[in-house]
Amino acid sequence: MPKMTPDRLDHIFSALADPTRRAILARLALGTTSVSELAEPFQMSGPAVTKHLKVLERAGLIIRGREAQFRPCTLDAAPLKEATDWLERYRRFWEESFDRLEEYLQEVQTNGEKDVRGSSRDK
Amino acid sequence: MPKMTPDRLDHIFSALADPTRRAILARLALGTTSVSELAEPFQMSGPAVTKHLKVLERAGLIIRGREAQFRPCTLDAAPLKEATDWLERYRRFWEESFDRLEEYLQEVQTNGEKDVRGSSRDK
DNA sequence: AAGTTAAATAACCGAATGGTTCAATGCCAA
DNA sequence: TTGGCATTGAACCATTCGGTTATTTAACTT
Repeated sequence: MPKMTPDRLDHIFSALADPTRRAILARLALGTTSVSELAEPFQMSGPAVTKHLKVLERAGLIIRGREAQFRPCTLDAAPLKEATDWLERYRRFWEESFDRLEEYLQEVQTNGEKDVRGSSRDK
Repeated sequence: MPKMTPDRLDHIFSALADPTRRAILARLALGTTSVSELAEPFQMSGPAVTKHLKVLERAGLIIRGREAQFRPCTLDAAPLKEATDWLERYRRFWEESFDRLEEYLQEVQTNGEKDVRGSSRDK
């Protein structure tokens, strides 16, 4: 019931789980820029963008600077390498997945449905 | 202003953002198994595991079957390919990151008076 | 000194998460 | 048929998330 120490991957993956944040990263791939320029494509208040930036910062995906009244954001893609490194361990599964899954689904479809939720009546 | 249609990547990345679910995937990499065997390593109630499985299912990462009173889970790693495909677009950034980031941090720490507005375009 | 602009904070809100317990369902076995 | 096991469902709870508006801080501009 206490919370476990959040893994770095938790922060990285959950930062990537939001389309706004992925779009921000895409913009930052074009170069360092200010918060208001980052906010511009979204119809969203400034503070909302600030919060997204905090999430990205917590994940280590951006580095913030200070220049006059601006707080420029710079992409730091290093954590994305951690994410891919984790995903790499599963590569063989999606490469083999045709065989394995087809085999499994074949077996299941002979006597079952793909339905899972909903009230399951006896058959 | 309400919620935008959730991207597939949203579901995939947020499924991966939890250590319990990553552990479940790791176990499933060893082969199809039942819910209670999946639950065994965790100090967590059954329904909690069921909820995690629903999240994984929503992300398309597992396929559920029926076998007597068991509901076996099988890994489907295909969505992980989508995730890596997305991440691949940033590979060059973490490969170059030494140069770019060092350069940036150097620049910021020595003299913080470079213009950041419209860094990649003329204003 | 006053005003403008960039951004962050604070306080708030509704919805989603991650967990719980207790009850129901489906399936097998004695 | 009765009982037990595997699993899900329902209701509940605390926390987090993603957004809002209003206020505040900081730096430039006039």
